Amino acid sequence: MSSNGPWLDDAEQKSWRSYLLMKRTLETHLERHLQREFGLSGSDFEILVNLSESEAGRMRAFELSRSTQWEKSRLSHHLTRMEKRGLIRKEACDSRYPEIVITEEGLAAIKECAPAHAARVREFFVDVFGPERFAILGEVSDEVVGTIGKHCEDDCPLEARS
Amino acid sequence: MSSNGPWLDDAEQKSWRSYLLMKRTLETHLERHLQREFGLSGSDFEILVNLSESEAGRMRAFELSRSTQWEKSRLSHHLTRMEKRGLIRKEACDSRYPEIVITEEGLAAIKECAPAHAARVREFFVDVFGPERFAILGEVSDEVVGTIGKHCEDDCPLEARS
DNA sequence: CGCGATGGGTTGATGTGTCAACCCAAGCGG
DNA sequence: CCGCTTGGGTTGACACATCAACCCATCGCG
Repeated sequence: MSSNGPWLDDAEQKSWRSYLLMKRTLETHLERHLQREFGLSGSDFEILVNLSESEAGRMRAFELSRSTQWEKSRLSHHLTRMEKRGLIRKEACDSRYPEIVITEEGLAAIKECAPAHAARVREFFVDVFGPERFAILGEVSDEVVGTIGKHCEDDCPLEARS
Repeated sequence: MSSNGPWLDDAEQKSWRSYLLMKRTLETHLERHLQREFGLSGSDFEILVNLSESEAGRMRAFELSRSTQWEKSRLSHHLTRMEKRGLIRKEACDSRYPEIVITEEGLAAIKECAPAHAARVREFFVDVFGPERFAILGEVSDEVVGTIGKHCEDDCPLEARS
């Protein structure tokens, strides 16, 4: 759009590909670390973090769906698997829908791996950026999300809004 | 807990979570667009871009593996599926290993969707950053990749190097 | 020659994500 | 009371990624 048509120029291409590579490398590294050292996937981690940060370690599925931004079917499948592994429990409460409860085992798992995970995020990402650049990244990230959100509320359904 | 030790402080947490959300939102948006408008997944796109940028639209599988950084089994599975859909062909050449050739159909697909894809990357990402911040992102991305790489060459196998 | 190592590539099992269809209780309009 | 929509949630089929095991031609070397 800016210089010539929709295409990216060479410098932009280069930065874009660097970003893609970084994203993949970081993702892979963090996932692998969690998996190898603690037997948790990134998805497990995300669920457990949300549950452990909640009031009583219990949430309704749709709350989890909102805070993780996952589709409900993905969530349902994953919770089933996690229950099978003993990380969470589905507990019938007074209403007709079950509550998702973190188990002792799940709590132990997240407490054990969270510091190591955070340390890696710091070492390989936060500290490489440095304070100012990292703050800028946060700001721009919000702008990007806003831009995409604005676009989608105009002309596409954006299923994430449930 | 906060700035001492491995944990992230509040500002860092916020930026980190903003980044995670942005990454997921952008990914989802781009993938969905490719899928809905052109019937291609991001993986299809990546393969087709590489093939179409090569000399004669043909590469050996291990070259693709190198340039995409995919594991060979993932690549093999995906090429099988793409061949079934007519986007590529495996062609026996003089040596004993087949070459991966982009088909007319595959070439048409990538030529059709690449401009629209690039336009979205520009609109929702490149232009939101703006030239300076985007250039910085590129640089830091390279640093992050370097940092992770250095760490891994010390004490872990890093299967990506094949 | 024999033979193990290496590297390119495939395969199958399994775990995970996505889509569409469905279930069902509550709310509501007639 | 009936039927309809809505929202929370599940299910099944399928696409995809990952891991480990395997196939096999070549190469190095005894």
